[in-house]
Amino acid sequence: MSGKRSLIRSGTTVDQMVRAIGDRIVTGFLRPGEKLDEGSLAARFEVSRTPVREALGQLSAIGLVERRPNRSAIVAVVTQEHLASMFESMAELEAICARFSAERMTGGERRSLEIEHRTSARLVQLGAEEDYEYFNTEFHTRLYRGAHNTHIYDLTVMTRSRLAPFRRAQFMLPGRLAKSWQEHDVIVTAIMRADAAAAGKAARDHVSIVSEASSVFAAGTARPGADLPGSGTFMHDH
Amino acid sequence: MSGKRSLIRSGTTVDQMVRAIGDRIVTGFLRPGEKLDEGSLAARFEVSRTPVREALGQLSAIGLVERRPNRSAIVAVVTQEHLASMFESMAELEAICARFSAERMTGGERRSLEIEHRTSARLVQLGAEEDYEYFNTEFHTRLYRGAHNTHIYDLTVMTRSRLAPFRRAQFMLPGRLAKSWQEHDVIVTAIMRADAAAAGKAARDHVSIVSEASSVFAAGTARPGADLPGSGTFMHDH
DNA sequence: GCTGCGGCAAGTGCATGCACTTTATGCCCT
DNA sequence: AGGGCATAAAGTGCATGCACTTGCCGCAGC
Repeated sequence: MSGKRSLIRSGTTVDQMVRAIGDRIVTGFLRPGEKLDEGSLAARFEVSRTPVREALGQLSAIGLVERRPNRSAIVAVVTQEHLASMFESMAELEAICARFSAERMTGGERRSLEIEHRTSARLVQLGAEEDYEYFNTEFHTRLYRGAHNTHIYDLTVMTRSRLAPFRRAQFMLPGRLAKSWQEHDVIVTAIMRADAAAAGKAARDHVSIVSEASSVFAAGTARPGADLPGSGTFMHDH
Repeated sequence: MSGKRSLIRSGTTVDQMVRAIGDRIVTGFLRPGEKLDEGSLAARFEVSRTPVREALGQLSAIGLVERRPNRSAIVAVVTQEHLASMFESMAELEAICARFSAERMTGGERRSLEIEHRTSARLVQLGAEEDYEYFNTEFHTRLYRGAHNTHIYDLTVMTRSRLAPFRRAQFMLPGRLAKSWQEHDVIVTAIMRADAAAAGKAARDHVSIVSEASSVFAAGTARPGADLPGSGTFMHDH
């Protein structure tokens, strides 16, 4: 193939492949069960099969794709049961983060959490789903960071990314936006009071509700949303 | 060291490499910071560099090794802070498992948990550290399974394997064996009563104590235990 | 028409080769 | 003797090649 190195920023080719494919999975552009042919992907991204192979291996190590010997890799297909277990785990993880955040956030962290939260109130009034989604992600990330525990952070972000495809449409449901904000409000209030137990419970309830909202459209074998632009920042950095 | 090909069962060459190298890391045979030279490993296991490379990539994806472009991979070095965060996470994860177990274990699961637990009392009297260690692992695994949540199970097992090198010597401390058993006893009792809150608290406390016991010998930059035979079953199956 | 089977195309698994980057070595100069 | 600087050695990153496995398609047999 031609000698020139393609494209823009950052890292080794393998890393780029991991991000590229991982993003397409978590954004739902690649759908569960879809075959990931090494040759096609290699051609698609204009690299050889080797980095694609390594990327698929890494994605399989973190559970985003499934691989069986001598068979094409496929996007991980999550059963209804496994999906439920991930949502439940997410609720517990968020509860932990909220509890720790209530206990450990610095003054600055508390302040900016509250400010961001209040700012996002506007978006609810405007019904700006797209923008609210962004603030929502930001909000939760603040909770994860506020726990001041890097390992919990990693577990939580990882679990969130695996759930991402199944949450995409959650704000479509009418009134969900305002409800989400109010649930956030309970969490924020508890954190400002440094009431760990209340914060934990509020966070757990919040996720549980999201979970129910999502599972509505995740039928039989879970199938996530549509084809959004692949902008997701699928892996953490911290 | 030296020695032939691991040769034991199953899977592609890459899988074997992942297990071989992963085991050596979690058992502390390979020590944090140690260089993992692709060529040497390939020679050591009598394969080409390609599967070794893929294995290192996967191990880096799950955090057991660190990799920087154009530099040798090294066994992940955990800072004291990160180690603490993992122990804390472990405590929380075990608490969740214990809570869920108290609520969800089947009659059979409860029975065998209790029986195993009682059986292990003998080992305490005998001071059989090796054997108790085995039962201890078994005991905790039962808790993880009893939660009936595959994702939590995965997170917990994964976290445990990352902590494994740092727990190895915990039962060396005098009296630790009996104390461990009694802590287990509190957990079991709570589970038998289906008292979720009590079970969670007991499990959390149990891990916290182990954590303190371990951090004793994990000085400055954390350095794990010695060179035990590589018998660890580092990755789950479920 | 359906099932079983042989052969071919497609695709994976691993080894090897080579360019490029980093690290180690030696030499000169001060 | 000690600090650069060129050069060699070692090691990574990716592409390519080839053996082997799996899946597909058509055809014979029932």
